[in-house]
Amino acid sequence: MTSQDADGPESVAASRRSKLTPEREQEFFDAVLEQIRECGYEAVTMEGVATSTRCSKSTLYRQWKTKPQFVVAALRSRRQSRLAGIDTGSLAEDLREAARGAARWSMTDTKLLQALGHAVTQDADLAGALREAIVEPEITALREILRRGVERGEVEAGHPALEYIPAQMFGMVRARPVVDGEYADEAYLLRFVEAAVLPALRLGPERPRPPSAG
Amino acid sequence: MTSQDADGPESVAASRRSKLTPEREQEFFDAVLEQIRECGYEAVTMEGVATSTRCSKSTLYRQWKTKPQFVVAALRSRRQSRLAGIDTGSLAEDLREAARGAARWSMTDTKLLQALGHAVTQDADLAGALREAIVEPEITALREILRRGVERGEVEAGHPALEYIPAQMFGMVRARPVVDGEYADEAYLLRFVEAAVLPALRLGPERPRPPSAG
DNA sequence: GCGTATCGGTACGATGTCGTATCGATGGTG
DNA sequence: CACCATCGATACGACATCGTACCGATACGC
Repeated sequence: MTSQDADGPESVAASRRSKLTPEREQEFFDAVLEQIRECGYEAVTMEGVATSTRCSKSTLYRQWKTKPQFVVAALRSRRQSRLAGIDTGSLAEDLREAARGAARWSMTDTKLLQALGHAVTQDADLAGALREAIVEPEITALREILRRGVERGEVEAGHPALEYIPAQMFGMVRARPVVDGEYADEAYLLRFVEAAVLPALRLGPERPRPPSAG
Repeated sequence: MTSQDADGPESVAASRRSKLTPEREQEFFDAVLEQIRECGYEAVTMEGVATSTRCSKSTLYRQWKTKPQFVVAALRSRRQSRLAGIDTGSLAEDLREAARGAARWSMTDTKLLQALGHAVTQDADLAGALREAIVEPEITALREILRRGVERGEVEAGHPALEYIPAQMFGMVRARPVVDGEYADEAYLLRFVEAAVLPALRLGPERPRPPSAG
């Protein structure tokens, strides 16, 4: 666990102001995000992050001026889409795959969103960083999945349900813990796609019924 | 809204300041919930509530031992269903009415849930109170609406989409602010019901064709 | 009118965190 | 080898909140 830095000479080439390797920096980011998930944004302390990463507060404050800026940096380091790269060639299958992907990150991302949920309403930078970290990537990926489905003619462009599907997936992942007391797992989200999303699009296990009059 | 107070000689019509009347108590509860919505649970201070209600910290601490207990009491005072009493005789119309009701409380309840979202994971009493205040009443009311629809034969019992509808309504209300940056209003939720919920149940504007112009 | 209990106001100690300053140690660079 | 920036550790002041204690004032019951 204690990574003795095996820094290759190639990374030293670029002169860094800091002696911290990118890997070490990521350790700080992982630690603060984990503390946020566990304790909430307000309760996170720089001292706690320093302790858990065996560095000192000085180091954190040297690199990032304040706690909010530190957290923002940590969030930005996590920008990635959990649903990227999904492209099975079938809209229904893409949506099922998206459900699997969303389920995989359900607990982690939901905790983070929950823990930052209010702080975000008070700090615009934080809000932006959180959006870029775990909201927009998923929404964008889902929109892309839908766009391709329309492009392939699987669903009529402008189908009224299309507009709501990203928010539906997102909302179900976040709502389930509140409603049922447990995180949205793969089985739950897959059943949801089958039971609600695909039927609304007239897709899915049932043979699509060609509308007689348009 | 604190524009009811007229400093100076106020009319003694119906308000007594001597002992804590239920109305006075409700003022405290309203104040703390509003502060939670605005500032977050952690940032709420007993001092602030005391100031905004023109009482003293002593009074608050006399009635409720600690801040968490005070907040729990405030939440319990708010137990009510925003969707109670909906019974139009038609499942589709009931769901539309539920959408309207959910929209009406969308901002208020979402702010509260957002602000308490994490505190709830650390305090079981708080979690229970919040559930009873704004989660279970709505979920229960929706289930009841669905149950009656099934009872009337509008939807087949055990229809797979039924299970997800309460969480969907709940989730859409909470997800929209995060996804679109604005609260779920009536138009949004009504379109959602038409576009996603009713079609998944094979209900809605398909059977009765409204006169389409164009 | 008097006693009592609660009211509102405020001062207080305890606690915890932020962010800064200071210190010795280390490792890279000319 | 000498220099110097950064590292980790720690002490520190500033600040805010919790929850308590004490105060005078007021309203109700008798």
